[in-house]
Amino acid sequence: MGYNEESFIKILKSKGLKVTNQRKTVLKALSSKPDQHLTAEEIYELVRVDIPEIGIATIYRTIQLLCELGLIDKLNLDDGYVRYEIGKEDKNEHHHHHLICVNCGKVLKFDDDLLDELEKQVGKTTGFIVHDHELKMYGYCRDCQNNRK
Amino acid sequence: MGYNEESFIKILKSKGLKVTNQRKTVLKALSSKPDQHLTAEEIYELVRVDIPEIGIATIYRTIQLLCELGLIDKLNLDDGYVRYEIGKEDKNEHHHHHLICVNCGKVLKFDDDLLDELEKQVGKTTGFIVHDHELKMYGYCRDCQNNRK
DNA sequence: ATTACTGCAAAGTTTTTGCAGAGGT
DNA sequence: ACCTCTGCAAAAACTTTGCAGTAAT
Repeated sequence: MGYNEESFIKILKSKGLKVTNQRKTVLKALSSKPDQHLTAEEIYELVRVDIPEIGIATIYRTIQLLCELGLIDKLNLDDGYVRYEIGKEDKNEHHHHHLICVNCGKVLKFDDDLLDELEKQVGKTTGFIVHDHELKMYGYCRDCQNNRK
Repeated sequence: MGYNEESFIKILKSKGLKVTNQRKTVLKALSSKPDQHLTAEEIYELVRVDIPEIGIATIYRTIQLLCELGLIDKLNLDDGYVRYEIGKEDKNEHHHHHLICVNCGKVLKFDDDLLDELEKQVGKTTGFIVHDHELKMYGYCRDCQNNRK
């Protein structure tokens, strides 16, 4: 689980890409916060602890690369920031479900397979071949409910 | 269905907001394209047909207002643009489901109530009170499947 | 008459790009 | 040695803000 340097190096080499400290450190940073959803700026701050001279452009370029490799996922919580999270190791679980508190912004992840059936159903109706889906639920978390009382 | 000027005027007046041609025209533009998902720039172009002197700042301010009033919805298709679409007249149908072709970018809407059950289930498990949800499915539309052959 | 709204231009944010030098293969 | 990657700075793209004039109530 989390960060596997071995396999990351293998992936990079197999594509003729170079293994750099910047790339390893960015992926490590995202792996170290598996339950957070980091912005480019937050990743930048994390990586600067190890590589103070890194530029934000490298962060953006690396993020884009990691997305293309399928190692991280882009996430939009509609708060004005584009966020990123480490992907699931098991690529067969292709579901990123998020429960978002509209009051405090807390984000919980949850898994559910109910949607596989829906995917098939929608495919038949519309002619789409569905590969992936993303579900977000908005509401109030337990803490925020308590604080309102 | 779509654009109801009467009720829009009522809503604005009830909040002490002014009824301006700019606001009416922006809402009308979004209503005229109920199945499209327009960016601020696209809305700007549409509205300029009627009001050539309008500024992009007014578009942004009006979009934000219409979102707050719940008349339009923000939508993010992860293509780098924030998009907007006219809301459903019936506020009880709070589901915006989108089927996105990853090849041509076409977006289809679909309705499904399967998720109401899931909302309740998730609420019990996590303690969240869920108000709304958003589901996106990614795949290949029928046209793009044919073109690949 | 009063107060909110608009258009313009400037400024703020976030992200991308060009290029010369550094670093991995 | 080769060619990719990085850091820097500039530019691009998108959105917000301040302000003086305009329009709605």
